[in-house]
Amino acid sequence: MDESLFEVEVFRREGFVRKTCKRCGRRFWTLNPDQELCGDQPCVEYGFIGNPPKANSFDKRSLREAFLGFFERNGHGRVRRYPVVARWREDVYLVGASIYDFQPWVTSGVVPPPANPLTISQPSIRFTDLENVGRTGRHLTGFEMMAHHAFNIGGRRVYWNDETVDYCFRFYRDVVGLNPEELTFIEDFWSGGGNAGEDFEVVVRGGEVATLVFMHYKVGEDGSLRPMENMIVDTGYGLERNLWILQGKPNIYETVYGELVEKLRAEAGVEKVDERILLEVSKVAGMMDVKEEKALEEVKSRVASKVGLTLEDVEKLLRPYELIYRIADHSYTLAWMLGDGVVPSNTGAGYLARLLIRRCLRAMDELGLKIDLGWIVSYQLKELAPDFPELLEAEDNIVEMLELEAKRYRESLDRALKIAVRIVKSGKKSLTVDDLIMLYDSHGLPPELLKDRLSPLGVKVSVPRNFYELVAKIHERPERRRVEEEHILRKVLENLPKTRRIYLEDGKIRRFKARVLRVLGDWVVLDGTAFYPTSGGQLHDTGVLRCGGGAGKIVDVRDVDGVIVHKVKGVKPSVGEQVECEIDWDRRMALTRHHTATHILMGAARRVLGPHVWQTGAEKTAEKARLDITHYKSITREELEQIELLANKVVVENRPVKTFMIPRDEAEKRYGFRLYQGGVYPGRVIRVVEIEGWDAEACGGTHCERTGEVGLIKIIGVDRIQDGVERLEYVAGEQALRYLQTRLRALEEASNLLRSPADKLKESVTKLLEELKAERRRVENLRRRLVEARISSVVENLLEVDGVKLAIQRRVDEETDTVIAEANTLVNRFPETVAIYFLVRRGKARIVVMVGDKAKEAGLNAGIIARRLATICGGKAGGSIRLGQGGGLDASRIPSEKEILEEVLKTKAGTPS
RNA sequence: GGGCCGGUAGUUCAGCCUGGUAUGAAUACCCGGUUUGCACCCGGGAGGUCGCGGGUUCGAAUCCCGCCCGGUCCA
Repeated sequence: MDESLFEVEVFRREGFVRKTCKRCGRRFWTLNPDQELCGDQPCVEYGFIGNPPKANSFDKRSLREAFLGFFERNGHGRVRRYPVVARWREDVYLVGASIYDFQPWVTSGVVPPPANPLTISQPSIRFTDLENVGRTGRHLTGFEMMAHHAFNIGGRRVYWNDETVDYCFRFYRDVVGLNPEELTFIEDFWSGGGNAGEDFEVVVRGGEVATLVFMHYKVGEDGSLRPMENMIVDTGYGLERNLWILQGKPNIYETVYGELVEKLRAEAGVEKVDERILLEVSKVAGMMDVKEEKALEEVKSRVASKVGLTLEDVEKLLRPYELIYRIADHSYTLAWMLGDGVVPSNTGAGYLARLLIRRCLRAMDELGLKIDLGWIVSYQLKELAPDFPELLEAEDNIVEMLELEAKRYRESLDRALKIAVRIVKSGKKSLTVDDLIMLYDSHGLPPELLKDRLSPLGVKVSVPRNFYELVAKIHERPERRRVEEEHILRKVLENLPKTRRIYLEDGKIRRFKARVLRVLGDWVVLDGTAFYPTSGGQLHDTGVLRCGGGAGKIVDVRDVDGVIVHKVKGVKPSVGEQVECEIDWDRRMALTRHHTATHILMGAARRVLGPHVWQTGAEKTAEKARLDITHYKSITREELEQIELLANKVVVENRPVKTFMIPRDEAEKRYGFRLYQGGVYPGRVIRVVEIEGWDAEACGGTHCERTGEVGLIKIIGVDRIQDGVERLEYVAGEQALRYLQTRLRALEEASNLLRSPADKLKESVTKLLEELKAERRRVENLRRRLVEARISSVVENLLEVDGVKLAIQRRVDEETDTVIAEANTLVNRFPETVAIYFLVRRGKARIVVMVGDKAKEAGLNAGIIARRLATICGGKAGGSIRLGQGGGLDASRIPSEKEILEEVLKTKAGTPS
């Protein structure tokens, strides 16, 4: 740790003194020489509640504008907010802070920042404090993080610790209008996301208003710190929290969602709580986490006695408020997530949305709120609309999504409750912990809710305190790891320059010359290539490589950090050699058509289904292509046909497909974040593929020059691969034609077989199936009559011993089912009968033994008889007391009636088989 | 991406652990009886590729493996 970073110029200039907190021992800087404590939680109580510092007055909008404006005037470029869905990252789903916007491309130096230094107010989402929301008074899942960043990268120095703290100081003194004596700067160390650095926590009257981080270490796997060349200023000023502290309201929810809270309170018929209680609870509740359940209770009882109430009274008063605060917070976060294109799902970011939705619905149920969640989220969207109008685009879809989610939630609850009731009805007085875990983990029924629903039925449900820990324990498992070929390749290809991509310069080049830079096993690197490497969902080209030694086949092409490697089978070139390569053009054209078709379909899907549709994945092979899109319900036949029709219309219109390089920020300004459908696309200058008037995406793939070249687009399948994600499969061009040909041929063959024209096939098959059913019934009737006819002759030939009648039959080529039916009828009619049938077929035999009820009482067991008789004949059998059966008997070894009789009588005595 | 639960009659499910006829249950449906009529009630009837594909076995709804579909919890 570099302590000198804390001694900044502004402290010297303004006369700050450095002190040590008497409670936590941390160092801090202040203008007040008498200050003993650091001023942060938990060393002091909130001092601003009901007693805000003297300052200019702000609302959310004016404070945001004041912040951005101040830094803009001080040489910072103002950067538009990024989406809350981190589509450019693979390690996280959501943006949790402004710095997320610039990781990893900017912070690692690959891509220059959009401005440097810059200022931004980034909507952020964090799930880490989910349980605390509504209870502690200060935690939110969704908030705006205002920030100023400076990237000291690649030898360029923008600014560092002195300037950072100075800006912060001047912002609060000159813009916010605080007395500088209110400001305390606490020395701290911050670490996260593989980076670390010294930081200041800036505190005003016990509330944290800003964090100023000087990021300049890399954190090793063992936790060791290595200094980085890049030095990044990462700051965070929570907009809502600043507002709260400046206004001195009881808690952050009343500050930000005051109007909505009041609406919900009135709607739910919750009594207004004495503001004094809220104030008192908030002052101390901020000092702890909900995880310390007991501590929080203590706080509440202290407050209770202060205002002359019992702990139960206070709990009862505050509970509805907790729920209302939770709904206000979660609905705000949902507005951002859904507005930015998240569709609720059972996996991924969609699951996080569903989690919030269900927590809201549960809170609403407990409150007895009768309004729709859709209305609340819609309210939040409209509140945000003046500053972020784009969020309103998909409002109708969002409301519909939420309706569907609510329906789904109730359905799955009902399902789970039914299971719970069944368990109880099966004789249990109470549910075991295992039952509770099963009901929650497999059926989504939280135990608290179960308790509420079952207690009226007189069933007691005791939930262990560590319930969710128990659930978590079940999910524990060792991490699996995989070794990728690419990692090995990456090592081997170090220190090679990035490969020149000829296919980007001219998409029509099929043949080219190049120099060999490196050969490693099958892998060959050239100084430039027209071969397209697998990327952006488009498969690689194949082709031939000719060199002095002959010709090799290029079977795989990959992009490893900008170096393109070719896998060559057969003759390999030598390093330094000049080679000639040729691309398999049919394959390339098929890939190209499929790629352009994908962009056309993307545009069509969004127009037919709605603006909430985003691409979540795609794959283009030479044979077919597929596109995964977000959508909250199954795509109907009609919608599918409409998408197909619209896509083919665009093909026929023969629109130009323009491919060009453009600076990232300019592209974003022109097309918005819709650009990033295909996922990550690094670089300051990006390649945009625009189908005129239809679709524009950042894309590195190969494309047709006009839509007409795509030819026919035929959707061949649609799948719901997970909740909220639909997969379209389709073929284009020649592949589309081939697909239709094989399909039509199959149809033709079927229609030939049935001697029915193709358009009448459905009727023919329906008729055929009906006839088949009727035939089956007829056979069944015949069988029944056959049995009747047979039984009378069997009855005439019964052997009788000791009151037990024995029927022994030998049948050739008969079905087991028929014989069992016959035997069954026989013993039902004559319960003292034992029926033994041998079914002979091609020298082998099966045996069926059926014992009537009376014979059963006499001690006879069909299973045992069958087994013994089968064993004698070299077969195997078994069964129940009533029915025994088996097979594998040698037909020539079937014993005589007399011998069978003896065997049967042996079993009667209880002789072990 | 991983864990767990489920898929049997139109519907809700039992049967699966411990393999041996699905005489499956309830409900809805059809016919008849009862009734002025309806509901109830009584009698009868029809309704099943046991999700799909392999394997083990004399024999698989049942055991094993793979897949598909739905649900759910977690990253």
